[in-house]
Amino acid sequence: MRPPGPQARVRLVDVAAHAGVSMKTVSNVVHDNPHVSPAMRARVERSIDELGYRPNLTARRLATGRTGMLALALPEMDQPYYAELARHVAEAAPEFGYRVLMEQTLLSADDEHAAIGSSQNGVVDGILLHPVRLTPEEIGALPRDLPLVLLGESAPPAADHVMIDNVAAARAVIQHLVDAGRRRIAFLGTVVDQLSDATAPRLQGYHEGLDDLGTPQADRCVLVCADYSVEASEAALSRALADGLQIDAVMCREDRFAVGALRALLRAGRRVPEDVAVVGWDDTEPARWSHPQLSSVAPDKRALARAALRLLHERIMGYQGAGRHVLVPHRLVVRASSQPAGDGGDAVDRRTSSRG
Amino acid sequence: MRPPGPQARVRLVDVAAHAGVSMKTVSNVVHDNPHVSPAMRARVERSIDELGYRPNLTARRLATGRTGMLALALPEMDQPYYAELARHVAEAAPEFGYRVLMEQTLLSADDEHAAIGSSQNGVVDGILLHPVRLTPEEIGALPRDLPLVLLGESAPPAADHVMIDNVAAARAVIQHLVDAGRRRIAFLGTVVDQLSDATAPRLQGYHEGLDDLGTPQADRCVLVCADYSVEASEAALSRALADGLQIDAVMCREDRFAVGALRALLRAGRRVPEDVAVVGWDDTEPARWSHPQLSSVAPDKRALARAALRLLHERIMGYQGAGRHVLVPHRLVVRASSQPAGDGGDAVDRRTSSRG
DNA sequence: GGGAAGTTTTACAGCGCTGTAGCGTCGGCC
DNA sequence: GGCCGACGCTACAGCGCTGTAAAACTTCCC
Repeated sequence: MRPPGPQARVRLVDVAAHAGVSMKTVSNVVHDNPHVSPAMRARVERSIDELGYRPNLTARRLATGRTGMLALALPEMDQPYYAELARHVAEAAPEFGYRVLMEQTLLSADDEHAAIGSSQNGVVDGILLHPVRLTPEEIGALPRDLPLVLLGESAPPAADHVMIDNVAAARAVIQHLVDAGRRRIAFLGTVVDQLSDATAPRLQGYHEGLDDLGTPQADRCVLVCADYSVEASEAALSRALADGLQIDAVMCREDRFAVGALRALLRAGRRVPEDVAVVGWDDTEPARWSHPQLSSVAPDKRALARAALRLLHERIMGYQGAGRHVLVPHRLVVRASSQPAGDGGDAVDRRTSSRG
Repeated sequence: MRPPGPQARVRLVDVAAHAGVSMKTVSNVVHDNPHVSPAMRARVERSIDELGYRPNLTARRLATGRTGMLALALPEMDQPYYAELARHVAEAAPEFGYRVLMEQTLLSADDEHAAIGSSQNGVVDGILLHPVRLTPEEIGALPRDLPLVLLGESAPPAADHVMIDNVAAARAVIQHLVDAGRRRIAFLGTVVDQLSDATAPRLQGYHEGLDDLGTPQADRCVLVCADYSVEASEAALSRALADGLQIDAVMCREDRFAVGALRALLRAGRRVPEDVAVVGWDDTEPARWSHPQLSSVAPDKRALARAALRLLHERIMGYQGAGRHVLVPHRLVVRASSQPAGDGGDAVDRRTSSRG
């Protein structure tokens, strides 16, 4: 099977002939360029309408060298956090004049590598990548021939990069839990074996927050999940509880882990939040579906998307300077899962934003 | 700010000069075309490597008229069902030789309209659209100058179209609930005011299923949600329960409504599944996070994505025939939320697939 | 040794658009 | 009145690749 030949479309030259002007004048009208008299503009516009002309974007691209497209490379587009991020990027991109090409890296270093490498050549003007496997060193070492902006925690100093202040956010979680009377707070995360993992700064904030409060090491507890699933999280906490772990709060590396924690606690007969408070991370919509509704660290995803687009746009427009590292605001959304006992009611926003 | 000029890249002609052959021969080597002697192939490949040549996709597109890209137009990419669908499309598209451009229609008829209209001109080879606002009539009346395949329930006969057999699936839900001893089954859906809404066939299946069983109209109950949110669903069922509605099962138009139903039932003091069974629709991952875990109608999303891609690919390759309407398999995944009392344990798959 | 038949390679004209250079024309100003 | 600059528009050469037609080269056979 071969594709059929391109059906005869109306071209710029056809409009020009119909209006009795040069191609360039038509082009100027299409682009609202100056130096076109109103009369001429009207005449050309009429021809455009009559002929139903629509510019061929590919040809324009070849001529200008710009594609007006961006690649958005995310690990898994069906994970709520990434899906929400994608939505914000898709919504904001048109404002910067771009369309979004989706790329899925599926938690694979090779795919992340490929997303940066210009297999893209001539397809997109720039790349938005959220790496989870490549380390900052690896990213820094890669030849980059397209503007690149990184999302998440893994970024070499030389690259543009947008994230929230994870350490501050984690400390705010600790503060909130302690304010609510919690004393034995566990951290539920992943093995911190890769610099690219967001667990590290969050765990750091956990420790710093507890340090400030003078909490002894004995009252701390870091639990490790085998992977990023609800099941792994449930298993990790269940095992710890069965082993006699005594806690009155769990702070989780992400919402999915918090969901797993809720399950483990339910199964172990602990009440949430009366016996144990639970706080998640990312404030994804499905986490609000849980019962009790989940408290969570909420990155300003809209701001994240816009900041990343702005940085990328500037690069595409020729900015050649040093890597910029932008912190976008976040807040801690307190819901039922970490409410002090007897303090029911709706969500309370404790804003703890930061800027960089 | 203006973009910098294109940095000097290696072009086909450069490789040709370096290898001392014609451009076309280089092109043939790049494309693995026949009629190139092994010696010549080796020589050209060496030049390609030495120069680091990478073809310019835009130029190729202009020359061939094909872009190798598809638009995937979905209402909201952060809704779990659409996010999961997007993931499957993104994963399968490369096998058909396409990349995926994301388009978000945000529940707006205008945006759906725009997705079909070729503002796209020259950007994509075809369009995958899941309409929720445009009616089949409206879609049928639209001028289509690009191959189009529709997902979901809203499709005119003339267009290619992929979905599951909603009526059969709904009947299977009824059968399952009745088998589990349920007698008063409510349907939780939306106002059926638009043909484009998926509620209609599901509601039809609900009635047909109950008709077969001779269930009197008095034992049926159709609840209407104001919009697609968990809150609207919770409110609708809560109100009905407060008004004295007596039911032992709820079948929901989608998982979000089922989550809302779980909340309403919990709030009203009804146990799930002991007092009331709940079944959702779409089998999205977050629904498996609920407690109790949600039974749900699971469309084979992978098959859905592949079937749609296949139809679209055939259109792009020149198929001109009548609209094809493909039914992909689905199954009912039974989990705790609709388990017969005392019948705990893991999920059981009741397969009820259909083909068309 | 001369063609026929087939294979390999080349030359070049597009694909549809934009950027640049340049040509008239007009008005303003010394 | 003549010159200059600004304006409005045109002509045309690319952008980098592919498809076609034809040339060049082999091979094979009589």
